[in-house]
Amino acid sequence: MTIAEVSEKYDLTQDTLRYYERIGLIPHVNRNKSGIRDYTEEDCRWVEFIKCMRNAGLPIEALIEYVTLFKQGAETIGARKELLTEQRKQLIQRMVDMQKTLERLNYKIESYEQSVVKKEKELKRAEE
Amino acid sequence: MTIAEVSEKYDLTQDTLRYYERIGLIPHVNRNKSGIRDYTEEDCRWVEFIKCMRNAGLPIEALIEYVTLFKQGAETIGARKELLTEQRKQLIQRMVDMQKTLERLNYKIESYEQSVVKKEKELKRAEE
DNA sequence: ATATCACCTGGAGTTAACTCCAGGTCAAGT
DNA sequence: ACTTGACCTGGAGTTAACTCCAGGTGATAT
Repeated sequence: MTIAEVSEKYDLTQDTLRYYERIGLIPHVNRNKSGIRDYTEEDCRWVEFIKCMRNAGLPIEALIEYVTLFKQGAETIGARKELLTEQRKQLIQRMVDMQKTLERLNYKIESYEQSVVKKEKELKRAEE
Repeated sequence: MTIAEVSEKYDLTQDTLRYYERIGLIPHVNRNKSGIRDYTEEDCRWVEFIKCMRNAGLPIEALIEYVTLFKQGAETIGARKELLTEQRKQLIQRMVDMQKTLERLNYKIESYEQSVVKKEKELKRAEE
């Protein structure tokens, strides 16, 4: 797959894809004889995985470490599990915070609805 | 309340509190005769509200607009409601993304657990 | 009286995560 | 042969959201 296709498919710019590779956030992608990237199926799975994790707010640094561990092979399975477990913990914490904020927003929006209705009634009364 | 107390209470640095005020993220806080900030109850409620919204990832820009609208009075109630509704929509979207990622992490961690167990068994076998 | 300390202001510096750019290569169309 | 267009690299620039700093003021402890 060309970089243009991967860019399209996962909605990441070519610059971002190159950047992710540069910093080791996805493993090195092979080039063809003229030096152009040719993404394999596995490369694509990495891109998709990283995109998903980034969307949820996992920091790049943690993901780079994960990829680095992955490249080191089966010895690092324990470390990888720990890393993901820690990130999951933080993710859950963020979700809890967001849930609280969501409830608060719901309440505030409802209150505003009341105000708007009240204001409309006032206007109606004024018209009569 | 002094800035030190507010800083302590809401776990925001004094620099952050001053910064928030500077950019209009919280309304202007009154100073005493010697020029030092003296936070009222209402100031504190703003700080707490902003902290909660920021924790959930609402962008500062949107919150500044909200505060600006608030300062303009009751005319802007409709606009404020719209703003919060839009932010709520985006918040929900982020939560959905995070939920997907969480499930994926759960699955991945479970798989790693299998691997670790398998590895331990291998080691045990090797010992025998 | 003076030293200390918390606070003030305006402005510069930092960090994470991209995003853009200049200058160069290569294959394909004309 | 020449132009065009997609892609390459290494490095510089940008944005959001702080964070730090220098130089200054006023209240308090010695």
